[in-house]
Amino acid sequence: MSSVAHKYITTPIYYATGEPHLGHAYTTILADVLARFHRQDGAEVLFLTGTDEHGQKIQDEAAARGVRPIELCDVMAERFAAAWERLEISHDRFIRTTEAEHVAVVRAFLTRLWERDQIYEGTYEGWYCVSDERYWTEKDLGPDKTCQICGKPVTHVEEKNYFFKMSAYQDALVRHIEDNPDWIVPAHRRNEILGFLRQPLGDLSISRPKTRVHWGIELPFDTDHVAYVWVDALINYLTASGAVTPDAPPEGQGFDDVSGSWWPADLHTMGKDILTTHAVYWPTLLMGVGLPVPRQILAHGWWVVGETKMSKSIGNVVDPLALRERFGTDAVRWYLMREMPTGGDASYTPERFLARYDELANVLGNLASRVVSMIVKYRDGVIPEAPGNGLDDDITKTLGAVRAAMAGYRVHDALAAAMDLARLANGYVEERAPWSQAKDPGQATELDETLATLARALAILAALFQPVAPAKMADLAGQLGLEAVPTLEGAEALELAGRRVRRGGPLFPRVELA
RNA sequence: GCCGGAGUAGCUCAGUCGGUUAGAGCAGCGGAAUCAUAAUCCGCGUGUCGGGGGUUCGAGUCCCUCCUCCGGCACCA
Repeated sequence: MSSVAHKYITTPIYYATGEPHLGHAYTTILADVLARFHRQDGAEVLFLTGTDEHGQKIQDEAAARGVRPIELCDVMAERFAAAWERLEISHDRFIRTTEAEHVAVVRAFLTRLWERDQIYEGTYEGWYCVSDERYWTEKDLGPDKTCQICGKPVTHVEEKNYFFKMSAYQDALVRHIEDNPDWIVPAHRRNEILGFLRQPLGDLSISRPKTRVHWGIELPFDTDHVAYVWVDALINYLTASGAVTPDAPPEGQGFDDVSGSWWPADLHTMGKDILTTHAVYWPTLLMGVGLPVPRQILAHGWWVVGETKMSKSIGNVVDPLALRERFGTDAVRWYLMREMPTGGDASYTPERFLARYDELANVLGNLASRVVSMIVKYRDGVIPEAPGNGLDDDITKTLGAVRAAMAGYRVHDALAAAMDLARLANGYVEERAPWSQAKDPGQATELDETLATLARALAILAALFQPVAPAKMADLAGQLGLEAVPTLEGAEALELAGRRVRRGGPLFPRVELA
């Protein structure tokens, strides 16, 4: 018991121009479920999220709104924080890249790279749209070389940039990926990255001239340039880990010894669109300063809403997050986690949402309702003292299946396995027929066993569903006479006999649709 | 174009190293029960396992080919 497992889990930090949307929410809920699961399984967790606040787009957006960049960032960071509160996100730290601590770590990181001769001065070549003040890559442009936004011709420009010698780490990165088959999850994403790395890897531009972008972190070795936002942004994971102490003398800053910090991260979660950044830029940058790379990287897919059909019963809700108002946050979290195979894509339809909600209400919600009700009706609301009789093997198998699925980041499978236990418990109710046992005084012992077994199963279920449905499971725990949702280990060892249950409202009430 | 993935019951999907009659949930039909949110439980599937060819005693599971859909191919935060 002395060595408590530690888990450091991150979401990307979100760019502070747009409003929080389903894409942000999915990543964040996924990371939250993983973080909560590990806490449930006894680990000490650092769960990080935050906002990415530098760069040209924010500079431009602030200018367009007539405010200072930091004012825009303050507003947007608050919006993200508020959104995560509504979605029951349990992050331990919300980082902002404009924080003094982060700025200092980025500068220390860049200084370290510079002193290790990992950076050189070069020329960035690209296509620039004067009207939109932004760069395009070759593939973004049509054959006629026009801007994708305004359609005007772009011009080929060159500007002084600093480059990180990323190409030097190509072989080391490929070797790392080959030696660690589970480093990038899911496997098909890993293959894509390996395929990508079959091409020669170029060096990475890590700066922008202040003449164009002033809203960023100045390079320590050239104050006419700021750090390219990606380099700035990725380092947030290191900042929050506490590994680097910028104020210390160079040899004591933490780059040579991360012990005592949360680094390396156990898991970076992200959408598939920014996998390359996390699986190539970030690890090579870390190699450049001599730090260990993150332990695992999980890229998930997208929600497709294009096939959404009109639904009379539920309304033409295009965004699942809007369903929160009628069905509750936990139900939306459940749907998003249960419906999308982790790492794949899924399409949202109101019909599928309703089917998943019914599963939650009928299988789990109704189980809780009938068990609590029977304890009230047959035993005056006190959970009887009796040895477990049945479901023990099922509980053991379920815990194993859930842990295995979670370890492989198959959250949908883990939730399916947990729901299967609720199905088995419903079957157990029918098999034991406690209403019959209650009519026969000679079966009092059997009835005690039935009710005690079911109460125990509910406690386990509360522990298993807590990561995805934290508020509802807290409610369920309260109905079982518990002060809080037990951990997985705690639920198994829990003494329930003598506790007074309390009938509450339905956990997942039927929603009357207009 | 190059590389990779997928195509299994009406719907969503599972099917480990190839091995006896291909599975689950939902929907549908029939029945039971009444503790419960009319929720629950039991029973019911003649599926060309995308098409074709091949290897094998035996293939959804390996090889070839064709069809369809999808993903990746760097500075997009």
